[in-house]
Parts: sequence; structure tokens; C-alpha cells
Amino acid sequence: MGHVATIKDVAQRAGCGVATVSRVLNNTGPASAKMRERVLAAVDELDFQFSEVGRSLQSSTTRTIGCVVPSIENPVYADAVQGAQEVFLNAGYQMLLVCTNYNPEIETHAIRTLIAKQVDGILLTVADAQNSEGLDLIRGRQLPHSLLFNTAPVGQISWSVGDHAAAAMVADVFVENNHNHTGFLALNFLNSDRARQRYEGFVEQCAQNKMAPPALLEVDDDGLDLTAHLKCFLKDHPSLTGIFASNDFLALASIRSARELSIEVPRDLSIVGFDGIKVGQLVEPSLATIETVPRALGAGASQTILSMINGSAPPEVPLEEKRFSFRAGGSLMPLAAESEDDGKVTAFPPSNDPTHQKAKSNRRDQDEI
Amino acid sequence: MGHVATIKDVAQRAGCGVATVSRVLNNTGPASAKMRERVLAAVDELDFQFSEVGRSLQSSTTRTIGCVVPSIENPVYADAVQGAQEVFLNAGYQMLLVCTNYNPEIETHAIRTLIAKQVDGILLTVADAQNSEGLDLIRGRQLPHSLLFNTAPVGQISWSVGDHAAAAMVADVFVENNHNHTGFLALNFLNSDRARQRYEGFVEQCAQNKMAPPALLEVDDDGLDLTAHLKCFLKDHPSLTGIFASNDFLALASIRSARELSIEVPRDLSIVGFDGIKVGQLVEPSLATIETVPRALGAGASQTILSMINGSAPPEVPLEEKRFSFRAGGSLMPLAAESEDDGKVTAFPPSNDPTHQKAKSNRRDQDEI
DNA sequence: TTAAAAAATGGAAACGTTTCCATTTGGAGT
DNA sequence: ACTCCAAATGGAAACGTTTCCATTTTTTAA
Repeated sequence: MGHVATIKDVAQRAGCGVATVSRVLNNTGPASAKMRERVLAAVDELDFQFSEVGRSLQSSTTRTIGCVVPSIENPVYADAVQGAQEVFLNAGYQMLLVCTNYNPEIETHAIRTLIAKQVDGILLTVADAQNSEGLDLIRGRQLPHSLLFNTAPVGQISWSVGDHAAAAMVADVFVENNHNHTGFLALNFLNSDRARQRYEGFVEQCAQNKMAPPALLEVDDDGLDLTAHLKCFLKDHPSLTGIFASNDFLALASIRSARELSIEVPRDLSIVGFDGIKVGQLVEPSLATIETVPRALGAGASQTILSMINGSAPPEVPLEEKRFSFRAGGSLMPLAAESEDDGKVTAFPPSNDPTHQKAKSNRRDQDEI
Repeated sequence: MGHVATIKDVAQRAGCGVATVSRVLNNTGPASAKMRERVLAAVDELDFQFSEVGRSLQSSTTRTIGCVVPSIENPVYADAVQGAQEVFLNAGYQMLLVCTNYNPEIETHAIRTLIAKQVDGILLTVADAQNSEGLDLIRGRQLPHSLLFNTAPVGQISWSVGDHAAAAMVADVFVENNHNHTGFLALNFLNSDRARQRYEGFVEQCAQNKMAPPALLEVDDDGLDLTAHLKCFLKDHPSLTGIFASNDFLALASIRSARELSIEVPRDLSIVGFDGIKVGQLVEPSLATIETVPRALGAGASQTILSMINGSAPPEVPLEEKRFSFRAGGSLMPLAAESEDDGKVTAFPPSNDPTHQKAKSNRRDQDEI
């Protein structure tokens, strides 16, 4: 890597001062046609390009945005990050990406480094928005930023799904389909405040709907040993007819595990996912789920940050009903209505017993195309 | 954002010169205990943190790596990027990510900007490794870099899957299962040299195996109108019994479309995918596919770059057989052997006719757990 | 032709570091 | 008390820009 040309080299070659070169190249301030030409020629000959580092030092702006998310192996984050990246790129910003793997220490350290690198803003999904060292750092510096996916503390901007309300909607869907005994399947709560929000929303709305309190199955890794967990879970809760999985992968894995246990979905067990990943529509049965718009959230949050930087009007976070919706699918089937409808359901046929043939309404008209 | 402290502020507060502060904080050079303490106190009081911009200017190193990929909506790239990011982060580097959307202009522009930002290295998947303006730029500056997924031009390092050989393996699998009339399903070739490599490898090995030359179905978007395309395709090629989809999403979409056309997979049509995405094992039928190790490739390529930077020994690109393998799955079923085995197959029962009941070997023993 | 105004140009400071080198300080040995 | 040496310290230059301001050149008007 032989010496790479600086503005001084250009100036020398063009026989002028550096100020002139700067003016010509940035089109700031006057320059004679002859000078302009000589400078441009020199630039060409030397293959000169400004050093953004020098520029950043002088302008105290880096045209770089930090982005901190738990993981992009999860397509929800991947989509959001890509949406954000696109918005930033169009605005002339590049994006430093850090995946924290749900590890708060990495999160804090990454944010610290991003601040040191003088990013112009930070887009982030933290493990816990109520208690994030990194977030405090950012606030302390008054750095333009926006939360993404996190449910924001009061007074904070956040582009979130609306997990509480979305989960409540799932409870409503279950009750409409006569499922009163449900379960909630989650990856370990420690990971994220989103999972907790979903659980809370679901539990509360179940209560509201006079459904049985949902049983909780918390698994600690998304490996394929879900089958064993599921088996125990269903044994412990024989009256259970529907499971709300806190994300679509978990939902798909559940369907697979159920199949292995000779439990047919949705005949013996209905399953509803969360996120609305693309592949959910390709499989059989198709996945009933909460459809979200991660890309739009990512893009919106980015625009919020950009507007903070250039002082323009920030975009509004869309209303909740625009941020999620229920997507029907073959993994959820209505249960035959019980005799007593609004009271507490007392005796319930054990639906997860594969030998027990339930009234088999063949309705699959939901969203099958 | 009130004035953020610089090393000068610290020096002033500690009552010493900036050089001393630098020495103390970087543990480079001597400092008395008393001085050390005063500096540390000042740092604490002022909440001082070095500006990496200033550092970069002085050291002409940014501890930042550029990463350019087509898209992270594709989990293959997402995994690779995340693997890379992790390696970089552990080595103290952060990663600037650009998604090009398969657009060569964005690619070139992004690389130009990354160079201007003085990244210490670039990890990239280009649209066409044989002809990439951005790649030329990088080579011109002799910037540490590594290709990822691209099949490298001679003399170039690249962490690629080995698409040609992997696709050839699919041809072998098909022929072993008595599928001689196959099709190749691709997203538009213009997108990537990888798709072309796979097609070539498949075609060549089909010829090698004395199979019929594969029919090509090139679709231009991964929307859900694949059904119409597939219908035409199967009508045009009635003897076709197996399809090699150039990625797993396409494969899953094909299975879904087949289902819509009342073609049962694998009974009426076998399908093999490419990539080995996680969800392929969760669905029914499970997806026969080429399993790849994108995360490992991303990590390896990163280490290559790091070794170029610090002069250590670069890791070896693993042998092809370590980089991909065939994963059996329910979407592929052996065909009943034909009478003439090695000659060209002449008359073939139209397998895509759903009324035509083929010998139904129920073998699903492949990798079903 | 000359004066005044306008345009073009370059020098130098500033941005926040690190590091070289010269200077000062502190101790140990006499 | 003095010398000598090592340790500690600070000033200043350098990294690559932009921009202020002073200076030089050109143009315009009289």
C-alpha cells in the first residue's frame, strides 16, 4: 500500500493551496475555471479520494450510525436491520452493526465503543429498556437514537410491535375459536423484555376473556429437543387445546414436535405463532400467527434518528393496528363450542390424546391461498 | 450535547500535559503514582473517553471492517454476517455493513465509501467476482480483504461453498434415486455468479451421469406466483421427476405450489433445495437439500482478513467436503428403477400427473428424526 | 490610466490523538 | 552538598480535513 494521496499532494500537483483544492472538490467557494481543471486533473492522476477520517475530525460528524440488535439470525431483526440500513444508505450514512447475542455486557461495551467512534446516532434493541447501562450512556451524551422493538419507558421513542396488545389479540383469537385452555411457549424470558410483554399481554387478556390462566412452558434453547419438553407439558396440562408460541420458529418447531408425538395440528392441538415470518405461509399447515412489519419498523426508527440529526420533523410511530395483525392459518382450528359458554370451563376432553377423535370440522378456509 | 471532554480537558484538570494523560490511559510509558491517580480522577469526573476519530487520524487505523453482502434477508448471508461480526468484535473490530440488494452500482459506491472511511479490511460478496469495479478498487489499494461465497478468480482467496461441486452432488443424488429427468429452478441468474455456478455444475454432472439435460426454469421474483410458473414448466416437461431448486426458499415455495396443483411431494415430484436453512428440518416433508455452513464461512473469511492485518498465518479454507454435504429429507424419494439403466431413458411415465399412481415406496427413513 | 470593487487564492488554525524529544524532577551514591 | 542517572513530564509536530481571513489578482467603472 504505497502512500495514498492526500489533499496536500493534490494541491502540490495542481500548484495551488489546499484550500483551493477543498473548495473545488466540495464546490464550496469560488474557483477559476483554469484552477478547477488543474485540480481535477491532479485528482485524477493521483486517484485521490478524501479521507473521511480527516473530515470527521474537522466536522465532528462521521456519517455513520450504530445499530445494536440481539441477533440477525432471527429474520425479524434481519429484516429490520436491512430496512434501516437502506434508509441510512440513501441518506448518505453507513451503519456499524453489532449483534449482542442477548448479552448485556456485549451490549454495553458495544455502545461504549460506538460512542467513542462518534457515530451520529444509534438504533438499538436492548435486552431490557428499563434497565440498560448502554441506553443511559446514550442519553447522557444526548446522542440521537431510537429504540427498536423494545417497549419504551415513558417519554421515550420506540418503534415496537406492541407486544402486549398483539399478545392480547392472540388471546381473543383463541377465545373466539373456543380455545379456553391455552399454553404460552417462550424462550427464556431473561433474553428479552419483548417475551415478557407478550406473556403479560396474553395472560391479562385471557383473564379478561374468562379463559383459564395460560400454562407457561419456558424453554432455554431453540434446539430440537423441544419434543421432550412438549410431551411433559402436555401431560401436565391435559386440558390444553391451544399453544401460543412466542415466535414463529418456536411455533414451527412445536408443530414438528407434535407430529413426532403423533399429535396432529390443528386437529388435536392448535398453534399460533408470533412475528409472521415468510416461511410460515409456505408450510403445511400454514402458520396462524401475528404478522408484524419489522422492515417498516426498522425504516421508521432510522428516519426518526435522521430527523433528530438534521432537525426535520420526525415520522410518527404508526398506530398499533398498523404494526401488527392476526394472520389466520391452518395451524389454528376452531374447537366445537362447549355447552356453557361464558362460565369457567370445568371438564374438558383431553385434546392432546391422539386416540381421542374430536369433532372434525374441516374448515381450512382461513387464508389458504 | 454540551461540550464533550477531550484529552486536553483531562490534562488541564489533572494539571499535567496531554502526553502524560495519553501515557497513563494507554499504559504506554512511565508515570508516577500520584500523576496516575490525578489523571484517573479527572477522567472520572469528566466522564472522559478517547475519541476514536482522533486516534484513527493519528494511527491511520480505524479498527473497523467493511462488510458488503447482497442482503441479510437471506438467512445464509445473515448467518455468515453474524459469524463474521462475532469474530471481528472479539478481535476488537467493529463492522460496517452494507446490503447491496444485488445492485452492482450500490456495491461499487459502498466500497468506495468504505475505502474513504479507511476501514482496515473488507469482507464482501460481490455480484460477479470476475468483473467487479469495487473489487478492483480494493485490489488497487491493496486493502486486506476476502471474498465470501463468490467463487474466486484464480489466485484470489475466497470462502465459498463450492457451488459447482455441490450442485454436481445433487445430480449424483438424483441419479442414485433413479431420477433422470430433472429441472433446475433459479432466481434470475443476473443476480449472482453463485446461481450460475450451481447451474453449470448441475448440468455438467447430469451429462456425466448420462441423465437427460436438465430443464431450466428461471423465475424473476420470489413472490408467490410460482404456482403458475411451475404449472407451465411441468406441462412443458412432462417427463420431469425431480427439481433442484437453487435455494431452500425456492424449494419450499415449490413444494407449496405443487401442493396447490395437487402434485404430491415427493410421491409425484421430488425436490432438492440448496443452503440447508434451519426451517427445512421443521417442515413436512422435510427438505432434502445441500447443507452449507455459512456461519463458518463468514467466520473463516473474517479470520483471513484479520490475519492479513496483523501478519499472522491465515486459516486454510476447508476442503470442499467440509463446506457442504447432502442432507436427506422427505422431499426426495427414490423412483422405482427403470428397465434400462444406463442408456438414455426414452419413454417415461408422466410423473406430474396426479391421477397417475406411481409405485409408492413408503421409504421415509431418510433423516426423519 | 487609475481607483475601487469583486473574485480568486493561500496561509494558518483547529479538530483529538500519539509520540518524539528535550527538559525537569527526584534519588542514589559519593 | 554535589554529581550523575534514571524516571517523569510537557511541548510540539504530525495525521487530513475545512474554514476563516488576509492577501493577491482580475474585472469593472470612472
